[in-house]
Amino acid sequence: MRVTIGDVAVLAGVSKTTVSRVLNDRGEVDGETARRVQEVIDRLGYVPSARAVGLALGRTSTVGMLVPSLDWPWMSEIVQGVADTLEVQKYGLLLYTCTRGQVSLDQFAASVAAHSCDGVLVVVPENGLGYVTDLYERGLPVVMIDDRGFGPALPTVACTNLAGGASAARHLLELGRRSPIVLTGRLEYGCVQERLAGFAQVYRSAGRPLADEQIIEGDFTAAGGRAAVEMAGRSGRQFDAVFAMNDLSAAGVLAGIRESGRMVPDDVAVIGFDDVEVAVHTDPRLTTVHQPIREMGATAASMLLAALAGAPLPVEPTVLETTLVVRGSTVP
Amino acid sequence: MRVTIGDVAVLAGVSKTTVSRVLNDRGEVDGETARRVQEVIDRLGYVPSARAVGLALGRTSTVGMLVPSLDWPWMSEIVQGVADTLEVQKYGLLLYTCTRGQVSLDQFAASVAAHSCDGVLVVVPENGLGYVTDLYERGLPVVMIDDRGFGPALPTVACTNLAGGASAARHLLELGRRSPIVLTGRLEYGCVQERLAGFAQVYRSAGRPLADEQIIEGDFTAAGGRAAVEMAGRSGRQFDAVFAMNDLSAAGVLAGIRESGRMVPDDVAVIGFDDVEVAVHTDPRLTTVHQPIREMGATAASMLLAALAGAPLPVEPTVLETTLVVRGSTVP
DNA sequence: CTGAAAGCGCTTACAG
DNA sequence: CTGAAAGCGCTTACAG
Repeated sequence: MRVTIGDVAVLAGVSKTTVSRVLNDRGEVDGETARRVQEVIDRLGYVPSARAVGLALGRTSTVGMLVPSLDWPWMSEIVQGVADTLEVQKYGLLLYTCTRGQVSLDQFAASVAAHSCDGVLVVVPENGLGYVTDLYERGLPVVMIDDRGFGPALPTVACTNLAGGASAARHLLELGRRSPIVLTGRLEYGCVQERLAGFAQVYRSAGRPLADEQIIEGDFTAAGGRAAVEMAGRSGRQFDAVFAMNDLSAAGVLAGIRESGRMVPDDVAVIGFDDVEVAVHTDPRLTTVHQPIREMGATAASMLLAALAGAPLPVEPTVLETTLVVRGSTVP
Repeated sequence: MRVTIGDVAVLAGVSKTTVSRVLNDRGEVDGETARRVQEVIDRLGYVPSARAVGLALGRTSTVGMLVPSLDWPWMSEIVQGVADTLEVQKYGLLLYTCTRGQVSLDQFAASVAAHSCDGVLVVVPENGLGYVTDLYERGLPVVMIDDRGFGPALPTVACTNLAGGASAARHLLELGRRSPIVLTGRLEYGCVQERLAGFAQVYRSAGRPLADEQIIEGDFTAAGGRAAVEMAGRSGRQFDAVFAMNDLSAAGVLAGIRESGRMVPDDVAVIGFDDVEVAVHTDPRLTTVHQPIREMGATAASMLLAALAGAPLPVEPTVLETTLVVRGSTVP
């Protein structure tokens, strides 16, 4: 049988109130009494039931998190950043994934409605924005990670996507690459729009505005990257560089170029985005725009925890810096 | 203010008992009454508090999970498999990571002691075995994933590591590779010992028993893989194949061989283990022993859920099949 | 400094 | 078919 506060009270010869006091060291307890109680607690290995404490206090000391899927290394790293921060603050992490689309979302919603957590961290899944915004407007503390361009209605942690795109462009221009192809992710995403805007602007300023045919909408997968290169090849368009908006698709681009018999970086320079581990396993290794992914997760968690502690959530997005990391796919 | 079962009861003009009955559709409620209550529930958007239900019922409908770190793609995939299964069964996933070693473990232990979950799924971290075994022996439902060779004291889900190692050896022998090097993970791990045993046995049977110098203890990292190749090169040992016990270190091996100026697979054939995504992004793509990683997670979750439903946990490990996947790193 | 009692929001015998 | 009451395991005014 589970040992309860009542058992401790009886063995220590005090009331449950007193036990509770030493548990939460409220002071105001006689030193000797406290010692006796503590001794019983230790002897019994008593630990208060989280459920009961939660019910009495009206909180769970747990944070809910929703991510589309852990299959993307970017996501895992975000989650790891969150987990590290929550652990330090002694909060639990209730993780929900969205591999079954709406069904998954409903599951998450049910959990939130049942007050299984005090606040929520979200990497918004397809069609999930309305629901999440709704939660926030009803007063639940919410922090969104990497706004997907769905607007600033929620407290958000993001990175400098625009500057990142621009840095990729500048690097290519410095290398004398005049005819790049840009392989995006889905154009609805805010991060994609920003990266594209930053990249395009630099080329425009350099007197080489991007033509529509230089922009290919991708899907962030390696297969998509390979397919894009093939397509570009068949179209007969000349290109001396590819800016792929994540590392996975950049890896696909590398493979596609290799298959076409051209050389990286001599014939074609390739830049990715994210700087996840795959970037150092390709051949050549990938020049890429580094995102401080783990810090983004950690920052979001800190913001949420601060909100749970009473601080107001910032209205302005918190934006972390991206940095260009140069490797063999652009410079031999 | 949060709406409670009491609010529903009042508005519907019935007792909380009755509301509870329709909530858990216990039948035995008058049709008309039930309809009226349900109508109020819907109108108020009432959802029972998970905490309160948990307290009353003595369970949390939550599963705790401990993994060393999400930085390893293998781990993320396990977690995804777990998450998918729990979601279907409407269980929550309380995820704990172990990036701070003992401190993290203590945190997890505290959570378990506070009965924050009904059972536990574990990929045992460094020095975590004793604690986990203890939990199991005290009666907490525990399922271990990928026993690290620490013994069969716990219900476990694993894969055919021995057969996997053997299949790698057979493949290399068929290719005529007589002098392989084996790059292991840490030798304490059960999976490493098994893969090694399977591999060594096949070479022994073929009349080419492995010498000690053909076995290099690695650490499952890419850097370790590259370093091992360098070391082997300096030692002057001739080798025509490398069996690396995970894909990450195999990727490092590939890089190391390339740097040494030799060709894969012509000069050296390389085989990995796991079949995580990096295996298709290397050049050449990696021949590897595929583990059904996600299924391992899903299976472990199912076992635990069955245990929570009253079924006894199997004493014998549940072992899933590995399969050799042949790609360019062994066959051009 | 200490304790009896009410309350957190549910469920479940028990009685009718 | 329905409800009053006790109980799950805590915390916290309130009173002493």
